[in-house]
Order: sequence, then C-alpha cells, then structure tokens
Amino acid sequence: MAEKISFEAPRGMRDFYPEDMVWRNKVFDAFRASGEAFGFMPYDACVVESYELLARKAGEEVGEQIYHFFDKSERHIALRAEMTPTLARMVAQRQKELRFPLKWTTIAQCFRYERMTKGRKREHYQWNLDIIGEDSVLAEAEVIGAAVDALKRMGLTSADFKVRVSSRKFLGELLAKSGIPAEKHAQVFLALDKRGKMPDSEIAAMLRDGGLGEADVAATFAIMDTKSYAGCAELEELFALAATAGFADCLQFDISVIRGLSYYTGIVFECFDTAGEFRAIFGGGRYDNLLTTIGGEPTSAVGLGFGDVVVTELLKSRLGESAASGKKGVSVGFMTDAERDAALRLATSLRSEGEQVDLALKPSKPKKFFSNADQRGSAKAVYIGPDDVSSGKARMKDMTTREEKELSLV
RNA sequence: GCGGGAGUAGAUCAAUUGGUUAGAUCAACAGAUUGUGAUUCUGUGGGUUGCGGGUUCGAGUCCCGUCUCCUGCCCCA
Repeated sequence: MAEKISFEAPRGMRDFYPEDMVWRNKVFDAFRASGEAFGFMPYDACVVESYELLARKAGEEVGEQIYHFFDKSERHIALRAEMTPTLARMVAQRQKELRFPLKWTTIAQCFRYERMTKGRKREHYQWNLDIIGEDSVLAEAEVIGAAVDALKRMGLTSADFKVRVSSRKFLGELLAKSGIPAEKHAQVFLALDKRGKMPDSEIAAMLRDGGLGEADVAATFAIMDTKSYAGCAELEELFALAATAGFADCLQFDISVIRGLSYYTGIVFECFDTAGEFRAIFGGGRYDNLLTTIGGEPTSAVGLGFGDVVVTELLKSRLGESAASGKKGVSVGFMTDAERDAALRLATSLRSEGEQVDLALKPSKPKKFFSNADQRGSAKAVYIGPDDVSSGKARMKDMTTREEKELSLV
C-alpha cells in the first residue's frame, strides 16, 4: 500500500474545483470579451523562460522571488513572474517584420515565490494588454478603457472602483521645479509610494536618509499634496479622452501613484475598490524601455496587468458568493434499466437541439434524481419511468417554478 | 524576512480549565416511500483531536519542535 501523501496543493498553488471554475470563467470571459471589443490580438507563449531573461528584466531582489531550476542539460530555467519580458522577447525577435503599433493581449499564468497574503498567491493569472510602438495618449485611454470595460462586464460600476492616474514625467517636472536634483528623484518616488502607509515623520526621515536637505523635504511634502494635474498636457489629454469615451467617472488624479521602482516612464495608473478593502485590481502605465533592456530597438509602449485573484475576491464580496452560478441545462434520469435507452435517446435529441444535458449514469429513485438535479444546478429535469416509455410521453419539469411540460419520447 | 492568532467528524463548533468510551447540529448514506426535489420520523457510517516528541498514574487540554491556515508589516506580478 502506497504511503499517504498530503492532499493539499503545494503552498501558494491553486486548485480550481467546479465551483471555483465558475468564477474563473466569469472573469476570463470578461477579459476576452473586452480584449476583443477593443481590438487587441490574442497571443500566448511558453510559461518557462530562461532565467537570464527574467532576472535581467526584474532586477533587484525580485530575482529571489523567481521559481527557477536547472534542466537536464544544465540550462537555467525559470517560471515567468510576469508577461512583460516574454512579450519584449517575442516583439524583439520579429521587430523588423511587425507592423506597429501592436495591440496584443493574453491571459498568462504567472509564478512568484513569496510570502502569501490576502489577494496574493504564488500563482495567478494575469490579463495583459499592451500597445507597442505608439506615443499617442489615446493608447493609454484605450488600455484603461478596456480594463474598465472588463470590470463593467463582470457586473461592477464606477461606484465600486476608481482608477487612480498620475504621470512620472509630471512628477519629475514638479520635483525639478522645486530644485530637487534628478538623482534624488528615485528616493522621492519611494517615499511618495509610502504616503498613507507610514507616518509623515518617518517619510521625512527616509528622505533625509536619502540625502535631501530640509528645504527639499518640505518641497517634497508640498508636491505630495498636489491635487491638480493642470499643466500636465498628457494627463489633461487622457482625462479629455476618457470623457469622450464615457469612463471619466472612473478616473481620479492621484500624484502618489508610482508603481514601485519599476520601468514606467510616463503615465501610470492603478485601480482600487472604492471601499479600500482590497489590493490593487489592476495597474500599468507607459514604459519606453521595453525592448532596449533586452537589446532591441527603442520602442514606446503602454501596458496593463490585471490579476484574477483580487478581482474575484472583490466580485464575491460585492455580488455574493453564489452570483456566478445560474441554473442551466437539463438533467435526464430514469427509474430502471428498462428506461435507460429511452433516456439516452432523449438526451441525444436534446443535445442535438443545443441543450446542455446531464444524463444520469444509472437508475435512481425520483426523490434522489430530483435532489441531485437541484444540487448540480440544472434548470430543468426529465424523469423517465416505465409508464412514460409505454405512453411515449414524458414531462419536463422547470426546477424553479416546478411547472411540468409534456414532451414526446423518440 | 518580522509579529499576532488558530488547527477536534465532510462543514460549523462543544468537551465543566489535566480525569473514564471525544459530543452536538448540519451534511452524507439507508429506510418509512416502486412515479416526481424544500416537511416529518427512524436508522447507519463517519475521528491516529494537523504531525512528531516530552511531562504525567492519566493529555484534545500543559511544554518543545514541525507543518498548515488566517491576520498585520516588509515587498511587489
């Protein structure tokens, strides 16, 4: 007898039971529908990449968080933590033959070895939208618009979430205007990112540790209180485009949106639930160095990453745990083996008409059959006994109203 | 990486603070009930109390270790 091993999935890895799959499909369906509606071309790629590609792009301590291993030929292999390096590789490989701008989308399974918290596993699916090779702010507007569209398809409204937007370029100009030297900007970005998560006194201390004088610290705090994007042409244009497209009510200017120390260079954005209960729903921005980091030609791009975990938690919280499951399909059952073929013929006939049919696999008592049909969520049920076979008629019951409608057996 | 809480039946929880054979309610299964699912009644199965060690006459309960889950922080797809 084999030794019993744990039935649990490895830490941080996810199983999708049928009741989970209902939610995942709801979310993925919205991703795909919005991607198509906004004209993005689907693509896909290998889950495994060379460690070198991922580590180069990720930099810093993120390398520690990559699942990696050596294959049988000692190649250093890693599971992707995000899609961007892979996208960069694929675009660079065909950079000369592709016609820009590209609008590409994918739902990518990504892995990351780190401490688990609410809304964060070691494995997740991330919907990616990228527009590559386009400088127009309309690119940002389309990417954000598509993500907002997906949230609405899932059943949320602008009252449930807000997309906070800012611009790194704008922030950099404000800092420069205040006389803070460019080499200190990274420090300020870090501090700004902490606003609200940490007392101001500690943020001030962080800034001083970073080599800023008192005047610079004061100037930084003044900039943190910036409430208007007036004077930033690209943000003004983005808000105007959002108004034209009809989703301006979902946008908010927020100078503190930084997106960490990552590669963004222009407009950046993050979407949060209005109640502030969950982590960021999606985030992204413009990055000019997508291809140059791996040795390709300079190309500007706008990208968005939208994970499945947080939004699913949000949907369950706002719409209810059972919101994704609706009654559908027909259950067909039979009393004894003598009616089995009649049941199979009926199931076959219903299926050819496009019905989703769950045929009982063995005879069952009516009580049991209807109980099971109810449990699995069938909208209708037909139970066939000897009398039905001899009369050539059976009754299809609506599981909600309990009304019965006669139908003839074949 | 740092801190807090918790693990008892399929699920939610008890167990008089260390005392006899670990209980209840749902759920499941069978029957009352061989022709139609929400009621009722009867019965049945179900547990190495997360795992390992220790203290004790005796451990679900106390101690140590370990694993897992939840929850803050750090960080971030």
